[in-house]
Amino acid sequence: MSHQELSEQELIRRQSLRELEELGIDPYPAAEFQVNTNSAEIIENYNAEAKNYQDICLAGRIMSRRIMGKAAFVELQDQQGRIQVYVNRDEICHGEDKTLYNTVFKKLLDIGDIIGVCGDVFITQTGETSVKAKELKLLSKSLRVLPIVKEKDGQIYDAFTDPELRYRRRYVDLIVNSHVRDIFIKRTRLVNTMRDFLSQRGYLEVETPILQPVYGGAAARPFKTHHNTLDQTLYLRIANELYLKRLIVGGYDGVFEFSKDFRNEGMDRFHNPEFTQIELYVAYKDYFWMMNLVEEMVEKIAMNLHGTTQVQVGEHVIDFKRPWKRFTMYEAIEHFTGIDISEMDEAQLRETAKNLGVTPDETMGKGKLVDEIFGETCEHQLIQPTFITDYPIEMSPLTKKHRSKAGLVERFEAICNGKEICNAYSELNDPIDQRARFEEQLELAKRGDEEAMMLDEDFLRAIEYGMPPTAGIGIGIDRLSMIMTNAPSIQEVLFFPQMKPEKTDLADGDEKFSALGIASEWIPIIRRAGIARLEQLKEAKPGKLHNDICGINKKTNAGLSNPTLDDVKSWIEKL
RNA sequence: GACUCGCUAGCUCAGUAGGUAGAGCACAUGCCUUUUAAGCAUGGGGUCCUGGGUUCGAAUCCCAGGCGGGUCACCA
Repeated sequence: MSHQELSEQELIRRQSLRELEELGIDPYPAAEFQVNTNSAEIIENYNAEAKNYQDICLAGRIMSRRIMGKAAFVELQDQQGRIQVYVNRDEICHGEDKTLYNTVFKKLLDIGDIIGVCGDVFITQTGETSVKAKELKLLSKSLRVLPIVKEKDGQIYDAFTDPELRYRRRYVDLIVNSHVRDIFIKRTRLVNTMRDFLSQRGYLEVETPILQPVYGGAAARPFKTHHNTLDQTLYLRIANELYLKRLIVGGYDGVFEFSKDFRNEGMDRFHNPEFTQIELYVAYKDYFWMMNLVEEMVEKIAMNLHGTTQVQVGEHVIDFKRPWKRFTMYEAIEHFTGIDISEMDEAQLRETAKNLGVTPDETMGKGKLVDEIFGETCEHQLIQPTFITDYPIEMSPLTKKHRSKAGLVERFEAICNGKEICNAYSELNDPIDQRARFEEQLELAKRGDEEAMMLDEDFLRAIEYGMPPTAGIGIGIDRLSMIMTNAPSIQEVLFFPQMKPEKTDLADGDEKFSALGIASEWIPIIRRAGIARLEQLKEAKPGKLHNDICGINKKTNAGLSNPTLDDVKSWIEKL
């Protein structure tokens, strides 16, 4: 990057960097800086009478500075929080030489720099627990200016809120917005709670392929890639269901995987092209058993994250306390519309759908119609966690037929805050039925359904060897994280949500301009005229460019002697 | 993909019938004290997203584009 593109403040920081080096201070020292406490620990445990926390060391980033002559206050931020550091000239400079305070600390350090501090904890006159610095060491010089977010009495000033900047520069978001750091800590705690919960029950955490020759386990469009050596098309997995079931065939009684899945579909505040699910399969169980498990597990997550089963989500308080409400899909529809559709034929369903505001198209079969009616009339009204059970068979090609109700399968979803948070079923283990269901999917694909499932011959072979009756579930980690952290969008619970690439506008180096016979002192001026790359120069009108750069020379008092118009033309002609 | 809103200093944001571009914080210089979104004084800092058009003149009006946000459609 050319220095011409740096802001004034960035130039000043680079200058400070040079001055530090001239003073013999390494702005990026290699040696370990030994820390023996942190901000939160001090604030929680310091006791003025006990005089504890003397001669402590901690490290962190400077978040604000208040300099008053020979004394100064610095807010230091470490992973745990912030603590004030009192820096007094004569406390950190023991001899006559006050350079460390007057020059290094006051002039050459900035907000954003990472420092290590050793000293004693005390309480200031205004009652704030602080560290009196006896030693101060620069650990990393920051060359970019952080957004300055200030806070007083819970009121936040100049908050760093622009979503584009926050997502593209998540590191800045994390530095400046402690509540954002907290969201991701909660997310990890959520995952760890699940992992512990399932591991303690003896289920095995496993890993299965992300690159799959045949994708399956869900209705979705995949990402496609290619393996050179095999000269073979591979897909990024859209689900890991079929591999985990193979492991159940292989004899494990319970397997689960936290899996990054990829779906080549739209993006919005509930969808990212890559997302995380946990899938769990347990042999000899059915979907009723699985409902009890998920209830218990999610209740425990709420307790671990919030200390209560009640969680504020938007304007609602959601209570995850067991037991959750249970409805069959037909019951839910009847509950919210007063209409019993359980005995209707396709024509009646179509008519009912129209009356309820669904616009059915001709391709929709009975199952799809029921699903649409449910989505339109029920789903968004289900705020408290609710199980919806017994789905139409058409929508569920991997699910066992209902033990007693024709046309339905043994499947449930848990709906919470109007959105599905998990999807589970008694797994289909009848290989003959499974083959027939795949063949129905192939028919759908022929009719143009891009989300229809592929026929996975090896998976069929596996269950032909015999798979025990099995209960399976998938839980969207991102969606559940949104609920558990009261996040309004999936981007808020992903460190690096997918975004269009940032415009880079890569500038060409000085040497490329020099090669055209342009004197080095004119290169920055040409850049300033908006020409960063040779291709831009190529398209520039010589008259205008000549005019522009002479103007800039004059305006900035650069004092250069102007090139002639012919000079400018000759640069452009060489391209 | 459709509709809609936004893009101005490092950050948060004002602004103008179209006429030299503003504030606060941050930055620089100075004063000063165990201070509290510190204070006072002075100063520097901007291709007002990009490109085209209208105009004597565009950051402002018009058109196109880029990138984001929101809503809707598909989907977890």
